[in-house]
Amino acid sequence: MSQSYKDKKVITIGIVSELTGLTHRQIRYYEERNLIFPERSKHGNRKYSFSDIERLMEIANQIEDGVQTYEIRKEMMRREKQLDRKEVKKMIRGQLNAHFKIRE
Amino acid sequence: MSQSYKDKKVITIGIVSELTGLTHRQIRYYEERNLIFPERSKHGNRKYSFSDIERLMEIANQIEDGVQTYEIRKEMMRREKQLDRKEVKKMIRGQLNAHFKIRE
DNA sequence: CGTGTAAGGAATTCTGACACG
DNA sequence: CGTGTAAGGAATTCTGACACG
Repeated sequence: MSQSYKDKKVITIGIVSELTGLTHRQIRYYEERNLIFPERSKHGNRKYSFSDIERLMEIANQIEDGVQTYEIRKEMMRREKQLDRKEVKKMIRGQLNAHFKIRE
Repeated sequence: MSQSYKDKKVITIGIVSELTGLTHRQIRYYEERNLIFPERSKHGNRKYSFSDIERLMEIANQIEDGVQTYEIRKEMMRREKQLDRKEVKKMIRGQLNAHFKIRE
């Protein structure tokens, strides 16, 4: 759970651009393609997390390899489903444990 | 070493202000008093880390308690010296270990 | 499809200073 | 001492669009 920092959306697009080497245009486009989801400030300024930055660099690599944004998105969703399944398993396991503990 | 995120200076003063509840004026003043050391972008915009934010909140608490910036700074340096001593001890220990390992 | 760019506007940040106390 | 504020300027970010391919 050191996610507190990694997932907190606090970085402006200018700094993200510096850190990733991508242009503002590219970063916004990947958002338009639903590959990344920044938060917004009151005024509407985008705010990114370190996780977002890592994801952007992965996206950039795939784009360079000729992968289309649609494919990247599909792969992303596939992976998320995998994670979901793991979460479900974890929960079930937790509930079973709780069950047996009570029984003991 | 999960410091990579915590210590990376990537947050603008506006977001720091939101996160800490301090005004820009206060944040800049604490810098003027050498309590905090943001980096700068090319244009000169301040960039803070999550560590800086935590430190700012500690500073704010002390100011509220009537502690003067000078005192806060003094305390800060005292603590740093302590850390330095620990580092020295660690290094000596490490060298001793290396020494005995070689002897073995 | 992915990215560059000029366009115009609105919010951000900066510095140095006066003010109060 | 610590903080508010008005001042003026410079860089940041935003959106929608045209362009190339």
